[in-house]
Amino acid sequence: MTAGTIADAAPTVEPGRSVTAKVLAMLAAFTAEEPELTLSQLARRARLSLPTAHRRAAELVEWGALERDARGRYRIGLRLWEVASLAPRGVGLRDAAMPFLEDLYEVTHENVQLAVREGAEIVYVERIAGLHAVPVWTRVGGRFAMHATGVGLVLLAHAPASVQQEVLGLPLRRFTDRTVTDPKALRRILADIRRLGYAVSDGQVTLDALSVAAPIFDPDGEVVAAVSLVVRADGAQPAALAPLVQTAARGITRASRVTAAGRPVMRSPPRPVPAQRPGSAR
Amino acid sequence: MTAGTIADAAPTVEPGRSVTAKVLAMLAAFTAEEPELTLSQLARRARLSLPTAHRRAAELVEWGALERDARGRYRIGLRLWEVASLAPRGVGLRDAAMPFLEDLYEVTHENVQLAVREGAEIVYVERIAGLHAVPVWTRVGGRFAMHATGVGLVLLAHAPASVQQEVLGLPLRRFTDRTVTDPKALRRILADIRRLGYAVSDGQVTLDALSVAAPIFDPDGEVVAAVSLVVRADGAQPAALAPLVQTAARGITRASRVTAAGRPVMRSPPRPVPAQRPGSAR
DNA sequence: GCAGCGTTTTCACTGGATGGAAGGGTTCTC
DNA sequence: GAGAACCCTTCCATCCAGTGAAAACGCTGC
Repeated sequence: MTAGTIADAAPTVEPGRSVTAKVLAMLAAFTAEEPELTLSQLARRARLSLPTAHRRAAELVEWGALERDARGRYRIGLRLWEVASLAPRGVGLRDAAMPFLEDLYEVTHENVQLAVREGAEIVYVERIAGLHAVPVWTRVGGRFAMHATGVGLVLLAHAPASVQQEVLGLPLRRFTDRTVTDPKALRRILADIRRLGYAVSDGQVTLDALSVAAPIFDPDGEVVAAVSLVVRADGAQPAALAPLVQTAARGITRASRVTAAGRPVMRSPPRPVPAQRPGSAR
Repeated sequence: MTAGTIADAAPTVEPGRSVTAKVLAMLAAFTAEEPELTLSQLARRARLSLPTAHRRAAELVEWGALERDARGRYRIGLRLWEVASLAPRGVGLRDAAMPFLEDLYEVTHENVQLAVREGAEIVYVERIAGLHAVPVWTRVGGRFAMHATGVGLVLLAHAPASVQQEVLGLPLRRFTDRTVTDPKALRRILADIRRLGYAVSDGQVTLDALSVAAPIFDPDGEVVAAVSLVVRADGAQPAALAPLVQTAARGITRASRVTAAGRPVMRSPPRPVPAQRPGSAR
């Protein structure tokens, strides 16, 4: 198959990729920076030929996984968002946590964040950002490194050994001159976090921000998520904030225990329509 | 599995369905009531043979669109949730609206809801439910009929004529004896909503709840979403609440105008890792 | 009018996707 | 603790859905 040299001039398409993989690659082509793409962009990013991208995109649009705007550009569709809302680690967790996050926000008017671990990074599941609170770089659905933030440190401290090795093995990115990048020092910090039950990240992402985070457990006692409060660094008293955050974390642990065990999260709403999708009609 | 009757006998598989459609059918198999499924359930609901479901599911798990829990059951994965977070009508809208929803909640401590139209139904994009507020049946990512709720009425009032005809053409479900089910009457109500700039649904879904909703516009002046405040029906003064909701709606309109036009929603976060997914490695 | 894009359709070919069957595992029931 | 009832996984020959090149089409700006 390989004509001529290695990886010769854009061999159009690598064969052997399944249709499923191609479709998923198309979805992965969208980013927060460019949430709308033309067909050509989509094809290039997913490494597909134009006709193929065109056909798959048409199917995705028909189902609702993608939408087209007035200019014909593609974007992620609401239907996909609906389905994704069923992700237990996403919205499920979020719903259980929300009242507690609200409380935390209302009491402090600072940034409140909820995150889970995905591989060797964290993903923000929810955040409440006060307009007057210290600015943070997070976005719901966004990823971040584990070694610098409060939630990241909590999740790293309770991650499987293999994940810890992976993170500590690679060079740790320095965001500010307070970022801990020495694996030895970081291991000590992680031990402290396990011992104390909360983490503090002081100026490790931006110098003006300090975050205090605490772990959320699942019914088996595994750490599945973390909450944090991000405040202005000067004058902040981590030890005073910790109980607040820990209490919220305990509350969320308790709440998600219920939702996870007892099936019905709420009375099932009256189905307005037999939920028959146009596509599934006979 | 009712053996014997019609429909059973599982005619194995209807051919001609594309791989993409099958994969999407698998995603659509998950519901809020059953967010975790065994492979067999998945195969049945998506009308696929077991081996096929098994193979597709394996690919979806590898990519992160699905996850498997300890018992081997499948559920929607966080990676899909991440991608879906890029849906402009989902999280994009939500992020722009959140501060205003927060304000609305903090002032009233009642239920705050944000919804968009999808076909002939509404989809809730965000909701803030006070623990002490009147109970409501909504769920983020959940659907509902348009003709009874505040947000539904606003979105229906500003929907294309074809959608209005579709909704008004079918029998309108009665949730309570205050639900308006007469097309004529509903048309008059929709006209009032367009004239006044807000909608009131008084006891039309549950007798104890009243909601006041207002429209959110896109830069072209189209109504793309609606906000509502749901309060206890007895003693509520819709006319007094309307300005509050309308102000929030105006604020969201203004905020989403900015995010839609000016590309950068926020300073792009420092990319912790080149965002290289395991699957895309060389 | 022309050039430069991006989109859509057509067509013959081919290899990934397919389901039946069979093997192996786990969790209930009696 | 034997049996039943599911559920999951792998194998293999068949075949049709998916494929890219090429060309037609549509739009926008100059």
